[in-house]
Amino acid sequence: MNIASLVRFKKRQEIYRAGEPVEAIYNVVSGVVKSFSVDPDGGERINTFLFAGDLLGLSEEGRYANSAEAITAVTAYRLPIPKLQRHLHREAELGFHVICKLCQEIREAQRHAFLVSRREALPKIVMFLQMLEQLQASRGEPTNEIHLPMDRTEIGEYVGMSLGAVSRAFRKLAADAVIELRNRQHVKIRNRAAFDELAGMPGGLAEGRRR
Amino acid sequence: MNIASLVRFKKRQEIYRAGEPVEAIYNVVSGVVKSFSVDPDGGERINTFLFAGDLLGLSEEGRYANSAEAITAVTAYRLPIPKLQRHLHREAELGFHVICKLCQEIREAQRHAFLVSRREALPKIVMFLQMLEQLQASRGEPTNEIHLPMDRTEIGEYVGMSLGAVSRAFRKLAADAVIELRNRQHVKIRNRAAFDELAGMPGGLAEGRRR
DNA sequence: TCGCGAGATTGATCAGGATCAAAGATTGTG
DNA sequence: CACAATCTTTGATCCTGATCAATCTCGCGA
Repeated sequence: MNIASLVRFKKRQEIYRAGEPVEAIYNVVSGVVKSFSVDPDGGERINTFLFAGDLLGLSEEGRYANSAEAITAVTAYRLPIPKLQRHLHREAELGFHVICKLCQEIREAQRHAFLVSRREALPKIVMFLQMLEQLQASRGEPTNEIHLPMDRTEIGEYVGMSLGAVSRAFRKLAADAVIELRNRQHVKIRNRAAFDELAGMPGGLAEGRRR
Repeated sequence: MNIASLVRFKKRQEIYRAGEPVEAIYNVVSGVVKSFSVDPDGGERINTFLFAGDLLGLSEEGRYANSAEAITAVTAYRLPIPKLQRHLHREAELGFHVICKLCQEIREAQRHAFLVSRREALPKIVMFLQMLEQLQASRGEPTNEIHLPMDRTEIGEYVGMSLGAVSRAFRKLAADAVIELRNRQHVKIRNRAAFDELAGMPGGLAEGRRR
């Protein structure tokens, strides 16, 4: 990524908008980005949160499929498409690397689809927290506390619940001493067994079990 | 894809199982495949249906992330990983092609996540039918009738509804003359306007609309 | 053609969120 | 330091699908 330029985005700054022609892709260096779509009625659906090391902006259509906005202050490498293509032709390694990243993204999207398909609030939130925890771990950050850079509304837009339900779920988990809400952005797991248990499938969508 | 071998799978035959080491990837030539995960309780969640032209089996981990099973009789090109790698190094074009396919898959997975996040049954089913219709069109098949190669249970496992709700939704759509159920596998759209309208967001998840 | 069996339909009940509205915290600012 | 703007929490009601179980039906093989 030597020919990429380092760019900065302020908190809440738009990075690109769905439908615009793809001029460059970004490789997040620090901060958090959300990638989302806007429904006809104005509601947002967050497709993914992107952290350090994640790629964003790739599209086969020549136009961005989603919009992207910085949730925190963000620094990223900006890599214009023509340069990317030139490099793809020169170094097969790069192509391989991109393919790996994309496979990860697919897995991530599938996990997200599962998360969102859950009907009950607690499993959803717990699974969401597990996801954040794993990402944190994979970035080598401390794991004793989970950091939530996004607000409750955005969590709702990601997990597919109303703002109210998100709040209630967090409070319930705290009330049951499964987690501790140190403040809006920091959660600690108090009872790991109960926590992991909740991520299982006590109730939920399970009728279909034939064949 | 000249060095790939053509393989056949019978209806309901397993193609690979999650966790197995990745030996080869497949490029579907004909038929339909489902890619799914099995929950601890035995329930299946279908991540995607694969049709002619789709790639399956790519994984960055060296192990299949999902299981795959033929829904109909299937023919596919089987491409062992070592050969794939050799070719990736020789032809940058191939890498580019794979990247495009993966981007499509990501988009598909995101659409799926959205579909699954819908609470109401009718929008879900309508969106599912739209998806099938588009795929059919993109394969150049006739579009006047939508073909459902999978059974109701599998539709439920894909859209995230119970078998019963899937059935009810189809019957309701038929009762309202939005669609016609020619038989279990063939649906015709009777009222396109109402159909597309239903895919919109009349109710559903929308509370979060601030900032 | 008849009967079998997987797949599909349907009904009644129940649980869990969405919604809407109103008040309570927090954070940052002047 | 107090205020303002956000962000969050909480309550009451309604709506929708999950569940479970019983029945129906179409397609297929004998």
